[in-house]
Amino acid sequence: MFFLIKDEISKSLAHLTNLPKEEILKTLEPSKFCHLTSKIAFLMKGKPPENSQKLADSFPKHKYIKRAEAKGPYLNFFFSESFFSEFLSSPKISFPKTNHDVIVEYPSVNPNKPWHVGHLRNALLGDSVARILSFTGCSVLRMDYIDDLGLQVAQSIWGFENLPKNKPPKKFDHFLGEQYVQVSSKLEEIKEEVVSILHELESGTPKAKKWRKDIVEPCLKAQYQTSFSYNVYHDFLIFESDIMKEVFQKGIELIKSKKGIVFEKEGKNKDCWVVKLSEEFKGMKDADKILIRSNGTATYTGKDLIFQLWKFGEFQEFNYKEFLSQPDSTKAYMSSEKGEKKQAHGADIIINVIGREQEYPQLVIKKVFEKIGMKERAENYKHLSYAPARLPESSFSGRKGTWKGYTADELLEESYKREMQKIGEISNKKENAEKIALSAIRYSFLKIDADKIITFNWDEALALEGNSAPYILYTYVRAKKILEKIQPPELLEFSLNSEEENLLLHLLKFKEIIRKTSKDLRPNYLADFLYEAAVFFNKFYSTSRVIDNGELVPHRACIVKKYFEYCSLSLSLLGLSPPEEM
RNA sequence: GGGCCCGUAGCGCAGCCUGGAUAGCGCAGCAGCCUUCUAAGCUGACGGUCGAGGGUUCAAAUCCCUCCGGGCCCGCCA
Repeated sequence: MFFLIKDEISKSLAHLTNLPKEEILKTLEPSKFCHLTSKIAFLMKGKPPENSQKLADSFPKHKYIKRAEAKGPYLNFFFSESFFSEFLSSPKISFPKTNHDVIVEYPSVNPNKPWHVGHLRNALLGDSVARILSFTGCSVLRMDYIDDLGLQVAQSIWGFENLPKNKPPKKFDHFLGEQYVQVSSKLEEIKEEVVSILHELESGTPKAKKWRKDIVEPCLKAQYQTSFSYNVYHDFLIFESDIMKEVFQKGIELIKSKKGIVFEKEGKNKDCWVVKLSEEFKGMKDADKILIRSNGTATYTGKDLIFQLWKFGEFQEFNYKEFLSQPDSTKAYMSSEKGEKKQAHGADIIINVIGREQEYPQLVIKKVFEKIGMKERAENYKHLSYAPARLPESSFSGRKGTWKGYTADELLEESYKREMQKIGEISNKKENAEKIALSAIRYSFLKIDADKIITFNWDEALALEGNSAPYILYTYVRAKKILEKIQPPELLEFSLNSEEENLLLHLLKFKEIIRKTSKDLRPNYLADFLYEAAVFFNKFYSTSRVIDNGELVPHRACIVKKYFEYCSLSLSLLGLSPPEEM
C-alpha cells in the first residue's frame, strides 16, 4: 500500500516537473508533520518554497490524497480516508517465492562446552535472519558446523578419559565445559597425549568414532536443549570429520586446479599453494595467503574455502542421519558415514554468522572467490559479523572459564525466576512465564545493532518494562483480548484521530522494514519496528476505546486487527513467543 | 606498517548507508493518571557543545579529511 501511494504521487510529480520518477520517489519520506513529505523542491530550479507552493497548488486530485500542502520548502501530503480504508481491508501481507537458495550458518560452537551469552548472540542473529529470509520467499537451510576434529575437542576427550568423574553433572555440556577449563590449565604437561588424540580424530579411527558417539554427540544434544529453549533451530549439522572423509581430498585437488591459485617454487612460501592478494590488501607486509601447506595439507583458510565451495554446490552430497526432532516440528539432520542422501548444499547465497574478529579471514575467502573467477559467488558470500558480548571486566573465554555463571542456560533460568517473581508463583502461568522469559532475552539481544559490543548486564538483558519484549508482549495480549471479545465488523465511513493515524502510518512501513532487514541482515530494524508499533498501539489504546459504552467502533476494531496481524508476524520473525495472558 | 568497528542525555540505545523541518527512545530520578477493552500501561516536566577540529553544501549527528578515546584483526597455528 505504501509503495503504491508513493508511486502514484511520484507519477503525478514527474508529470508536473519533468524530473525522472525514480528521483522523485527517493525524495518521498514519512514525516511527523504530515503523512508523507517530499523534498522535491530542492531538486528544481528556483527558490524551494516557491517551487513547493506551485506544486501544491497544481497537484491533481487523487482518491488516495486528501490534500497536498507547501510548508516552506517541503511538499506535504495527507492521505484520504479511502486510502486508510483500503489499507485496513487489505489482505494479509506476504512475499512471493523467490528462486534463492540460502544457507545460513550459526552458531558453530565447539562441541565441548555450554553456550554462553556470546554464542547465544550468534545463534539468535542467525536464527532470526533465517526466519526473515524465509518469510521474504527464499528457501533457507539452517546449518551448524561442528568442529569435531579440533584441538578443543581433543582436549575435552583427554579430560573425559583421564580426569576423575566425580558427581554426575546436570547437563553434559556444562560438565565438559568445566573439565575443559581444568585440562586447559595443564595443557603443557599433556600436550603429547592430546596431539595423539588429534591424530586419531583426523584419521577417523574406531576410537574416534566412539568418541564422537560418547562425547561429541551427547554434548551437542545438550547444547541443542539450550538452543530449543531459545527457539533456535537447525536443519543440518555438518561435522568436520565427514567433510574430511567425503570432500577433503577432492577439495584440495580442486583448489590446485583453479586459475588464480599458484604454486610457489621459491621464497618463504616455497612449495605451498597460495592466493596472491597484495592488490586486494595494499600496504600489508605480506598479503599472500597460503591455502595448501608445503606438506600437502590445507590450512584453516584452505579448509574453510573447501567447505564454502561445498555449500555452493561443488562436490557430492553427504549421508545424513536424523539428529533430533525439534519443537518447531522440523527435524535436524547430521552428516554421517551411513544414512540417507539429502539435499543440504547447493546454495546460491551463503550467510555465515561469525564474530567480527574473523572479518579478515572471511574477507580472504570472498577475495579468493573473485580471484578464481567466481565473481557471483563472491558477491553472494556474506559474513554477518557481530561484535562480542562481554563482561565489564573481561571477555568470555572457554579456556579460562570466564563464562561460568553466564551460560545461556543460566541466563534463561534467571530470566524465568525474575518473571515468576513478578507474577507470583502460580503454577498455571508457568508456560506463559517461560515464553516471556525467553522472549525477554531474545529481544534484548536482537534489538542491539550487531556492530555494537554488548557489555552483559543482568538488568538490561532481563528488563520487564520499557523497551523490552514484555512491553511488546503485553501490548500484543491487549490487542488479542479485544479481538476475542468482538466479531469482525464491517468497515463503515470513519475519520481518524491522531493516535489512530500514527499507528496506521507506522504499520504501513512494515514491508519496507522487512526489505531493509533482509537486505542488510539486521534484525534490529525489525525489533525497532515492533517496539514502536507497540508504543503507537498503547497510545491508541489509552485514548481510543474500541468498545465504547458497549458499542463497537468498527474502524478501531479493524485497526486492532491490523496491528495484531503485524505484531504476531514480527514476533514470529524474531522468534519471540507470545503468551496467552500476562 | 596496513585494515575494520564503536564514540549521540547520568547509564543503555535508535537515527548515519540514501544530508533537509524543534536530534528520538528506554532505564534511573521528579510530578500526575486505575468505577469503563489488562497500570508489565499512559501523560507531563527534567536531562544533549551528537568524541574534538577542519572541509564540502543553501543545509551536516548524517558525506570527506585530520586527530583523540575504546575494541578488534593481519601465522605453513587453530
